Amino acid sequence: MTAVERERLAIAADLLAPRLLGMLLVRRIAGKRLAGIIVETEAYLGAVDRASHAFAGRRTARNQSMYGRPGIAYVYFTYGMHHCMNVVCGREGEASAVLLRALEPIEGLEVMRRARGPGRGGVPRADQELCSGPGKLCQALSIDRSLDGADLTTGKAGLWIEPGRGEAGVVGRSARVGVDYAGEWAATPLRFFIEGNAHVSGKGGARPGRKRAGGG
DNA sequence: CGGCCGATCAGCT
DNA sequence: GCTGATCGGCCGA
Repeated sequence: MTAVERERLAIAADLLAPRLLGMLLVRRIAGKRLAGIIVETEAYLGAVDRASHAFAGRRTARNQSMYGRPGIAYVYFTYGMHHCMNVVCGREGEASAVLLRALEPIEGLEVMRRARGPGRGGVPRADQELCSGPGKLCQALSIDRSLDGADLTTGKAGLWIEPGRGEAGVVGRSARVGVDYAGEWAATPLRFFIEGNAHVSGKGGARPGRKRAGGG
């Protein structure tokens, strides 16, 4: 990642979130390269944002990396079993971040499949079941708390972001997921995704034969 | 120190 | 669509 790109991470989360769409999240494990196109993100706006872990300036051992330099990762553990990854952005100390919610996997799919484990009946998982959710993509890329605070601009920890290759597609926008408790912030449209992309979360695409809302 | 709950997922109905 | 899994973090006492 170049110095210019690094500088661009110092922008507000609601500007960075759509800009990350189409870019690549890359992981190197044991010499192997795993990568996916970022197709879904959510912006979290720091102290003012009731849905943010940094709401009202909350700062604990768990979320301290949110207050670090733009361009580092904030990885947290939730629901007793899942990890989620954010890109810290804005000015240092602002505690803004962008949650990566889904990827379209393009490199290292076999490694991802192994990390995700077998699907129902031991059947290998479909491509769109690998990274179509914030917990899933962390499992597929073996991202856990050991990568909390990792510098994504140097990639030294084996995790970084690269420019995309070509058009990202039409960007859709909606309220964020799973933040119903956040008052008016719950309805604020801070979720961004690539319209029509099969790897966006919550499509039920991993369940063939299942009815789903008509897409457009 | 106890209790509650979550930026989720998968499996069943 | 609904719910159990599963446990660390956080808050209140």
